[in-house]
Amino acid sequence: MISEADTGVATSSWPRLSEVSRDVLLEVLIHGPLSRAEIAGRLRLSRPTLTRVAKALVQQGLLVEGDTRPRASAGRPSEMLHVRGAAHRFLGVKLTPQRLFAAVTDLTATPVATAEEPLRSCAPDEVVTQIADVARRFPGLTGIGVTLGGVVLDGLVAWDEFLGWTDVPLKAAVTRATGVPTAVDNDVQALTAAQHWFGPGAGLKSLAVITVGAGVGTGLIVDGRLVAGSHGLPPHFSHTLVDAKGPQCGCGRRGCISSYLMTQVMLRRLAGRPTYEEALDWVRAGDREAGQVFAEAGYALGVLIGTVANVIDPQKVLLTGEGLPLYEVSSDLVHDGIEDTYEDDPDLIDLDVRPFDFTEWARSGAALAIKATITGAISERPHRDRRR
Amino acid sequence: MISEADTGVATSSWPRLSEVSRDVLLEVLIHGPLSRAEIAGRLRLSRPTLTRVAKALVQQGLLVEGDTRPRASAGRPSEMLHVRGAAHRFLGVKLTPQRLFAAVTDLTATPVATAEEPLRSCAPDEVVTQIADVARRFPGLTGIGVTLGGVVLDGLVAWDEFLGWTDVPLKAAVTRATGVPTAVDNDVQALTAAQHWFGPGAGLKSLAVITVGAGVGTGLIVDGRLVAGSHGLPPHFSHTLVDAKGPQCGCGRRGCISSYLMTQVMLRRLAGRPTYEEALDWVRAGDREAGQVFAEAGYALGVLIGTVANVIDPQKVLLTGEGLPLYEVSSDLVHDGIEDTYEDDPDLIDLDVRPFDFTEWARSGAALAIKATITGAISERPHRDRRR
DNA sequence: CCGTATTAGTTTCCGAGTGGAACTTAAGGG
DNA sequence: CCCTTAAGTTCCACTCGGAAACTAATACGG
Repeated sequence: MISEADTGVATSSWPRLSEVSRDVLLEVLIHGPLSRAEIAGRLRLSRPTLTRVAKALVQQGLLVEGDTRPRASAGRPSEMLHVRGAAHRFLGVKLTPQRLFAAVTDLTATPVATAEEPLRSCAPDEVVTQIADVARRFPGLTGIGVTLGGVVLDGLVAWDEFLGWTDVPLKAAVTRATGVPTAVDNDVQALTAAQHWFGPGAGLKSLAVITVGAGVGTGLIVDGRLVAGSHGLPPHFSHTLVDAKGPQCGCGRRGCISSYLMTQVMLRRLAGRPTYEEALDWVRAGDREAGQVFAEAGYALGVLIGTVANVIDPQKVLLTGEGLPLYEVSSDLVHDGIEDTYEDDPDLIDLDVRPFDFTEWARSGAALAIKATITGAISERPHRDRRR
Repeated sequence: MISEADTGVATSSWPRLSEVSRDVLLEVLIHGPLSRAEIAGRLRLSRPTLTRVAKALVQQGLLVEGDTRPRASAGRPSEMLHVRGAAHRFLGVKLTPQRLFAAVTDLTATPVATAEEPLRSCAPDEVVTQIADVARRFPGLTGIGVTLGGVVLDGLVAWDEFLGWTDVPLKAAVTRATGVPTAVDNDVQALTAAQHWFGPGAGLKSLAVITVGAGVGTGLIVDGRLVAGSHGLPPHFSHTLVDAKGPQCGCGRRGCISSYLMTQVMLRRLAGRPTYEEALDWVRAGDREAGQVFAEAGYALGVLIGTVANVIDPQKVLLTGEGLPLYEVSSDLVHDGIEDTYEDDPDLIDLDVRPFDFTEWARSGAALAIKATITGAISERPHRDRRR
């Protein structure tokens, strides 16, 4: 169901940007309105360069000059540059075996419409058709980003356990079916990148994102870049051991982080088979059994946070997902877990807890499209890569 | 004691290199002799650019033209470019509370001399003096790299448990005392970087280095860059749990990876308090008790390897250190540990086992100096950093 | 033995892009 | 009002890197 009509704007295709233009656009996207002088300082560019680049970006419709910000002391006031979000529209799609979630955003990843519908079929061809049907309802798209829970390598879905896919060239198929450049990636990876560009982790050099939902997911930003394994895998922390005598996990092991945190396993341990919401109510009402299960889950989450922090010592640990009521009811035990695991002062961990709605998953698909569009990854143009 | 006399060469200071020059030099350093055309292809530069850059680097004495390599089919043969290692000398120093290990290498990190002596004192000033004394024995040094087991941030030793240091500005002190540009870093970090530039991990995009010695150390290369935490910490994997009923670790916990692998803890568990070599002999002779301890250590090592691989899915896992006889006697259990931990096909892990001598630690100090010299980090010149 | 194909390396030239210096603009303050 | 301050712009010289065209060194086939 479409929650808001498409406001119908901007059909111009994405302009070709120089590398510096991309950097400048990105800086404003991530850090909000900035003056030319500020951008020049941050990017270590000369002011003349910024004059030139900003002029080009304004002409291309990507930036607009906003208010002038009066200075505290003397001097000419800054002219703030804003991203002209309305210039482009992006569609994000999150696929689950049951449902398809969609979000249309502008260039700043601000949603302008969301949609949700049952997945008509899990067959790749029909899914592509369904995505194309959704895309058709939003004309003038600049890019599409599709995410799913599987292993994605260069737009190829190598493997998706949930959808039952193997080697599905989804990127090519959706691009063909819609005529819109499309990017595809693992959902947790896309969410991590989205939080790093458009969320509370914006612009950080290092960031760990932990999502708690039906399962647990982890994503890492190191050196300002998303960590993607050499086989396309997102980082797996969730089968680290907490207690070998713990509950049995889907993976066959016992007592790993995942076994404490997977919703299904948690509910299975409770008599009466409640729903997640019911179980939460029990905990809040002081039910001992449910409290124990949630306490253990909280502790396991703390161990996860501590383990992640041990490994990459990030500037921030971002805790997100639909399952964050867990943190609300068990935050003490989360911190116990961190304390028992992290090898330095737990106060060094900047833990940011941001519960979110499920549509955030779809939004991060749009963010993926935006990122791919800006970096040029979506058009697969070969690029000279400098290393250091 | 100096094992080889300094051959006395090359006193020219390090030339100022353009970014492209650095890239080209690095390419030849890491991948060995290459033709201009090959380098141009790898770095996506035009051949004219390579002509220019190579000419400059030859003039600066950093590259030399070697043999021509006849082509398989038709065409003019390639003229191979080699790094002129003799052009520069670097000193690497590894500090332990008891001893100082030194190695002098050429530009290719090939040792030309090694030295080892007791540390006269742990007092920072005296250590600096001792390093300067060592450096004086090798005139014409281009750079010095000092490594130690502590937390190092920007040349400042924030904390070293073993030496008992807090906030020692070692880089500045050694630079002043010797007059030679100096870099300082954590030993495991330097070793990891050294293996990534001059070892079996040369040039890989992602690499995990695990060192087994008195303790366990881990270093990561992701996206071709060394992972350094936001507080200067190297990655800590070693307190991941293996079995909560395991031996007690120095950190106060029980059954973490480190507790199984620390030499002291292993030996403490054996009756008769043998040395490490004696214990190894017992294992080889079939002693059940010692066999059990080494088997558990091997298993823990496997868990560590699996955990690391889960997290960053590297192209290669490099196993090094003085403690690798452990792998020799317990490789089956190492692989059991991997199998029980790694969530994908264990054959995907490219495990490279390279036992090494303790002087490798000093060599990696020299490699640190080389790296710092080439990247310009050693002179702290501000540098425009491009992000993506 | 000699042209021809093939590939490596060089030279010439040009355009893109960048920053320094100087200038203009828009404020605040005596 | 004029001076100071700092943002933004214009001008210009310089650097760098690639396209095109050229030379060099080999294999191969007649």
